[in-house]
Amino acid sequence: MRADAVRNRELLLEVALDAFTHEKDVTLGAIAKKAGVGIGTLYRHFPTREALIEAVYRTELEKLCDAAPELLETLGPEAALREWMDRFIAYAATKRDLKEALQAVIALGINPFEQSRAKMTEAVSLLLKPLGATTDPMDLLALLVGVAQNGDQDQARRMLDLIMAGVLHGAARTAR
Amino acid sequence: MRADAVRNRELLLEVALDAFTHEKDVTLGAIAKKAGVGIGTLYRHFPTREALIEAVYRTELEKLCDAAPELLETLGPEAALREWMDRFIAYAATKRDLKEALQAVIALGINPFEQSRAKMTEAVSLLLKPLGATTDPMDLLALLVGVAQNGDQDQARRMLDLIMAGVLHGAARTAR
DNA sequence: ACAGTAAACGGAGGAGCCTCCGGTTAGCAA
DNA sequence: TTGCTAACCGGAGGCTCCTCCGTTTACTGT
Repeated sequence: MRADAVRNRELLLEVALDAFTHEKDVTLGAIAKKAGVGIGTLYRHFPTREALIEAVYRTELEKLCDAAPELLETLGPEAALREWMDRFIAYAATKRDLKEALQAVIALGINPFEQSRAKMTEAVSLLLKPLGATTDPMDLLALLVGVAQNGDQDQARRMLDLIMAGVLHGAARTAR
Repeated sequence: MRADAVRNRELLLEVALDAFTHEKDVTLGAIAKKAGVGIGTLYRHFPTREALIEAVYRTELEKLCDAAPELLETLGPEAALREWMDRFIAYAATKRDLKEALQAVIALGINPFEQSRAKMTEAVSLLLKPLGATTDPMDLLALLVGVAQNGDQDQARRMLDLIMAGVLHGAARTAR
């Protein structure tokens, strides 16, 4: 990749993170303008709006995933899963755009997002294993995205209560 | 309301139902054209895309809700809830547009959709009561919308398994 | 140093959602 | 029937997302 292309790519990510965090209803044109590149350049680096958002948040999303093993050690299996889910929802809640992008990452099997999806399923898988849960990681992830998209913080907490119960009870049933 | 307005409204609904059912990626302009009215008229009757979709499906959605008491009688509490959720998902699955509109109906408290939302919470409430479940109907509904939006039929079935377990286990816990 | 080329650049433009506003018409009262 | 008014009608136009393509420029081999 050419040096100027790398420069522009990083500049775009920087500007986009700032814009997505501090403003709302950000247009891609505005981001391109603020980065001093044409709209076409933005679209070559990031083919869709979701792709840009995904790239912007990939780092933080991976941080979340990487925290899973530590949670497991310090909190124990059940609390670790719950804490991880809480963090997932809390993080998604801070960025409206992220919610929609997550749908693309999880639900649709869009190829460029494969990396993020793999990271997340891995983390969930790790958290589910010590519980003996039979839940498919992808299923749980899809549910979490649904929770993040629909309802406020309080509602989300109650929905997570329900999901936790479902995970544990499902596990208990198969353990019989 | 004037007679011609009523005529146009019904014509639009008719055309829209046909279009949403048989085609994909329907534009509102196309619907207006097929109904022989201007795009402005369509938007006066239905302020947003979601509003039109909601109006189109309101009837069938209400049918689903009205079926709840009968399910309860013939299947018993647990199977009735499960069957109702299955039907909800199955119906949502047939219409991609519906999924997005449901989000507006459920998650956002958009006023014109109040009617549909009330009907649905009522139905869910009725189904939850005999189970002694403490789940908030709105929470369950929000989860169902999430399930409908994310994942295919098989995945949805598994997610409903988990949710059922959660509802029943949550109930069991509070019953202790 | 320099020429060739592959890749990046940037903006014009197409499509869709939604708004706005001047023109038109249904319904009502006399 | 006729005149008034409130409500409806319809499409031009703005905004945004995304695509396409002619132009420019950074790297490579000699």
